[in-house]
Amino acid sequence: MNIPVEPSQNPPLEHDHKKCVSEALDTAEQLCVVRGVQLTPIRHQVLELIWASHKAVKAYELLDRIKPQMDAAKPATIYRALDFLIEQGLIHRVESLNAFVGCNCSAHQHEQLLLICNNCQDVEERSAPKVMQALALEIKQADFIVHSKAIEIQGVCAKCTKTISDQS
Amino acid sequence: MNIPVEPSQNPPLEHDHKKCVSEALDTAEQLCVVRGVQLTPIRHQVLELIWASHKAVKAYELLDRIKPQMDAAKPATIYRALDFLIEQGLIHRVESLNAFVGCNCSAHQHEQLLLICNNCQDVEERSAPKVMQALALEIKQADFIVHSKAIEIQGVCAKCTKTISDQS
DNA sequence: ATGATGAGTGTTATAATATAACACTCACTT
DNA sequence: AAGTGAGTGTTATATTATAACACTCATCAT
Repeated sequence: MNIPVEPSQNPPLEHDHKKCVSEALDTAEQLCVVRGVQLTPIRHQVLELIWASHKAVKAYELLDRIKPQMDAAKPATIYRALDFLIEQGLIHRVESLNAFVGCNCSAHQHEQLLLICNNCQDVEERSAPKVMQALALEIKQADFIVHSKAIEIQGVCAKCTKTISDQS
Repeated sequence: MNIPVEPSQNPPLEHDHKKCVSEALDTAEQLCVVRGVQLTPIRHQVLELIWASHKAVKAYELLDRIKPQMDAAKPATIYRALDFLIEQGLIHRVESLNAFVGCNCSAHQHEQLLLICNNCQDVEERSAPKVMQALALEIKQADFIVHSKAIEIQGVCAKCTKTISDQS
């Protein structure tokens, strides 16, 4: 009666990704109901495709992936869905990659730090309260009014470092 | 014998922008000599164009602006110069705008926080040591190896806030 | 019921951003 | 004098994103 072991390619090592996805989609659905906005089939599908992994996905990759199910899909189809999902805080736009990744923090404060692995492409969200605190102070000192924040760190994640060093 | 008053459009309110530019270019020249790399005429010109303001400039804007002096300029001309300038830490790429801005911190630590004004488009660099410290700690806790950082805050700068409220 | 409205989508076209690939020059080396 | 590497010229093309306009359909006021 066990869920079969996943091929377990890249997504985080020991995590139940199905749960990950279903939780994200459930939360998204609930949030949209509460907010009185529509998570239409297209938007839902795009969100699901983004959550297929923890990697940042490009808009045109999404387009390719959605085409089998939606032959009519065009760039605007994707970009509109992405705009909606970003507005609702359901995904992050990864500015330094021109790509998109699922967001776990939609319900809470949406602004997080992104750790982007250049090896496996996984993006980890971290709320990093200390950083945000220091940042808020710095911004206040500059008399600056914030609209949005992008804090993106590129490098190599812990898993990849381990994997690489294990190979030697 | 005074320097004539500048039209003073947008660039920061009370600052001597000529000095700003000449210092930046001097520093760049010196750094390139020290490092044994070539700040060729094209690269110098692009750097100068970027320093024409404190706004983030798009690659194709640079292309348009360099054409009067360099009819042969093509996208590659600009992108190559930009690549060089970024490698040398002489400019920042502003990820959230796909644009470029002069960097004052080339000689020191290059990683800074960028405050991007959506009203006047000026970009302010801040070293924000407290933020960087907290960030370093957070990254260490995540066992992440950093290659590069982008910390970009969009909003309205102090000057614009003041100007706008003065109008009321 | 009727038609006005607005959100969402379909569709075509095009704008804006960025890179690949190959040829050429020129200074410097061997 | 040939070999090398950095920088540039040039053409073509890939990638990312938006504009503009038409259509559908549910909702709502008349």
